[in-house]
Amino acid sequence: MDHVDFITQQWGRERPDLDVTAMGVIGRVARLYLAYQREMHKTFAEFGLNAAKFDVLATLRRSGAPYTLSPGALLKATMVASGTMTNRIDRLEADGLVKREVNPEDSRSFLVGLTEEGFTLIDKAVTAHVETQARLLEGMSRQEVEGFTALLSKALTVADG
Amino acid sequence: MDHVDFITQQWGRERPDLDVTAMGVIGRVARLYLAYQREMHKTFAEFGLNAAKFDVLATLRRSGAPYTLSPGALLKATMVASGTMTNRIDRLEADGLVKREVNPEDSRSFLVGLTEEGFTLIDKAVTAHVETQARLLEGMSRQEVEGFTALLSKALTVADG
DNA sequence: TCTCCTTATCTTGATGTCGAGATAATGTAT
DNA sequence: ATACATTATCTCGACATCAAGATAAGGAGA
Repeated sequence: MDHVDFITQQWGRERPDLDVTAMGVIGRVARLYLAYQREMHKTFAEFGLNAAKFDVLATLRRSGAPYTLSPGALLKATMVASGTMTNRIDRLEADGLVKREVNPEDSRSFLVGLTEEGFTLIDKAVTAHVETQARLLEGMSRQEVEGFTALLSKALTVADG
Repeated sequence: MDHVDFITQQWGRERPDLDVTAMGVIGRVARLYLAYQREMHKTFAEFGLNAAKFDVLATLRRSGAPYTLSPGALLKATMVASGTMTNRIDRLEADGLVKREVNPEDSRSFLVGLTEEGFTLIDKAVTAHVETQARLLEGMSRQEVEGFTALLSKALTVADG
């Protein structure tokens, strides 16, 4: 009897006409996501980062050398609004972790690149991050992880196209 | 090859020293959560609500008659900071969906209660909400849903205590 | 009753996000 | 070339959230 069970049970009493099967699944996905977020935020904070900053730095890092992307490319990769990305770049630039560089091919645009400091930081942070993630799945067997991945993929196909 | 695969593959190329197994799982949980949120928000918006307002109204509704809870009880149920709850109650009160009532047993506190309008609205909204949720799981068999729930519960136990 | 600790809620300032509109450069068709 | 639509980014205002401190009432003990 976890918290999601408690909620669906309350609905069962108050609104017996509703089928709350899906609510049980989606509620658990939500709580799991929030639990993961909480723990991962702690790791980010150890490096002076938050999820937004980590997201941008990690996207640049895994894009490979020369570790530069346009704001538009970052927008697509991170799925945030344009004003949000402007703000994120501003803050990372103020931290000295990225810099805006001229884009020789299109002067409407520019390139956001990791500074040396940014590169060093994200490399350390991502190492710690994957360790945190591994810890969050400790206790699930290899088979369970595989089955979980398969079901998550299926659910994503249904919900996300 | 979905977007999560793309990301883990990029890391595999850039940082072959990292084990990104857990990232695949957690990344899918995150994307699934976001996909669910997107769709559910649309339903909320049809009733002039957002997730924050729905959350409070639904908590009051499923608590049963007389559909009142203290801000503190709402805090515990919704896991937000106290200032957040103050703000939510203020906005819902401005919308005429809840009202602050005196708490005869403790005058530090008061009770937040659904207005008639709030009750009517949340009853309609939650009906639509469970339909949306059911649609988000369409295409998963009963067995898959059961297996998914079991794995989500296990993952929650590991990550959330 | 007086003091002090605790509990319950609110206030304030900083941050992050979105969405719509503004600005500026590019591309295209005539 | 010139006009016009498109693309890329930024600006701005509205919100939601949190964390820390403020305010106010309850409760316990001397």
